[in-house]
Amino acid sequence: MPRDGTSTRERLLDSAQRLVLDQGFSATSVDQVIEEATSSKGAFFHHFPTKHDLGRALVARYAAADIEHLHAFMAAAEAETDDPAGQLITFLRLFEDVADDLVAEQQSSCLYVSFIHDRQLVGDGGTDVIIEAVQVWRDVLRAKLEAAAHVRGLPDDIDLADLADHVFVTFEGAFILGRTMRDGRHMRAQLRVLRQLLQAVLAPAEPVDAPVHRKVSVARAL
Amino acid sequence: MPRDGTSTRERLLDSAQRLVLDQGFSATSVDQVIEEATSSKGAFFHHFPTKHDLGRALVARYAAADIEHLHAFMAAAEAETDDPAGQLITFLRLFEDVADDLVAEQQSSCLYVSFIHDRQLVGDGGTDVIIEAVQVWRDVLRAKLEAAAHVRGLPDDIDLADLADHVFVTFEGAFILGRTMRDGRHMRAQLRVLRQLLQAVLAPAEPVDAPVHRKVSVARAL
DNA sequence: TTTGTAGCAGACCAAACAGTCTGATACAAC
DNA sequence: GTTGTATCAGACTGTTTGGTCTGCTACAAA
Repeated sequence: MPRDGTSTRERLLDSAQRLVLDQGFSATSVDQVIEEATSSKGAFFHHFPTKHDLGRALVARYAAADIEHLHAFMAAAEAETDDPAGQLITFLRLFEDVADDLVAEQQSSCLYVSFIHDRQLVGDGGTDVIIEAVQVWRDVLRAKLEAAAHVRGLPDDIDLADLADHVFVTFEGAFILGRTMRDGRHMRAQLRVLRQLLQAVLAPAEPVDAPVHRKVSVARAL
Repeated sequence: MPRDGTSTRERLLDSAQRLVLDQGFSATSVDQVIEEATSSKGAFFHHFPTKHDLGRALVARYAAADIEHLHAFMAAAEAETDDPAGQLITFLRLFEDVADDLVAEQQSSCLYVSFIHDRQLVGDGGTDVIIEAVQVWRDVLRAKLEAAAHVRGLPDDIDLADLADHVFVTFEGAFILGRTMRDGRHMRAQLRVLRQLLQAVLAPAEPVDAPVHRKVSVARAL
């Protein structure tokens, strides 16, 4: 076995990810990637037969990290309490805590979006990994929501799968809002809003017979 | 004045919009646009000095229509009832009603996203129109939320600007989800979830002292 | 009828692009 | 040491790209 090339490969992937998040996939040339990684044409096309393959490797790595992140945070939340509703809230709060870093790391972008909007990858199975990732998010959150609904009750016309999807939707939308307004704080703010809304349906306070501001701090403690 | 060229210009814009929504801006070549519009190089560069200018014209037209849509629906909602909370719910319901058409029309994509993720336009003032549009959405909805909160009360730790932004966030996130899963029904579903969550904070039902499914149909009627 | 100009057609061009090819080099097995 | 191969370097290539240029045509004002 000759010298190990995995470090070069990783460097190329890192540079590519930075550039793609910033510019988009089509707008990023392999020459750019090579320069950013201080590599060469030979190295690039040794590790990735085509630019297309680079894209697939990128999403694969990204999705794997994403799912791992999801499971790690859910496990951490489950370690905190036995109440599924409380776990959900904690789960979201954990993401709030890392929101700023997450956004800074990724230039307020999500690779999923970059690839979903680029014909160079979509349509030929290049986005299947993303579909699977979204489905994992939905399944994990839906199971938790069902458990929470069973314990606490929930408005019965709310579709739990859709509510689960709304978490993913909030993430993606917040990325876009933050990038548009060039303000990384939106991710944290939107996750907070989502948590507060969820708290409202999961642990509603006393009936509002007077237009007085209610506090959700009770619900928050749950 | 020679023959009128506005129809050619519109045809070019229409074709470009279709292609950009589908493929992305960088991935769309001017030759493709020309072919789709059955036009010519001469015509194209007569109306748009550069590809860059086409992009700016696209977002400008798109954002104008978007804002008009917003105001029209809000006006319709205001014609229904005097209650600001009710107006908000009606507003969202109106969008639910056209969600399927909206998605079909735009291939489950939003031009904003296409341009926010493409270096060919971002950073040189090309995205300012989008920023303004988002701000209009925020202002309109925030004003309505404040009025609603004044009448009905709202958890006082919920930031109303962020909650207003969450509507935009839901739209964008739902576009991405729908496009990812290639299922146009997600837009409608996510708007529904958003409405139900808003109803929960705006008009909470009786306290949940038993894990019984509550109905929000009362709140829905408001 | 002349003339000016917006509108358009398409050949053409330089640059950028993804991808190829020929070699060189490091290292592992024998 | 020889040999084999994964790893890489960089010159090169055919194609596509955004953009230019020349010229034609329709129409309106004079």
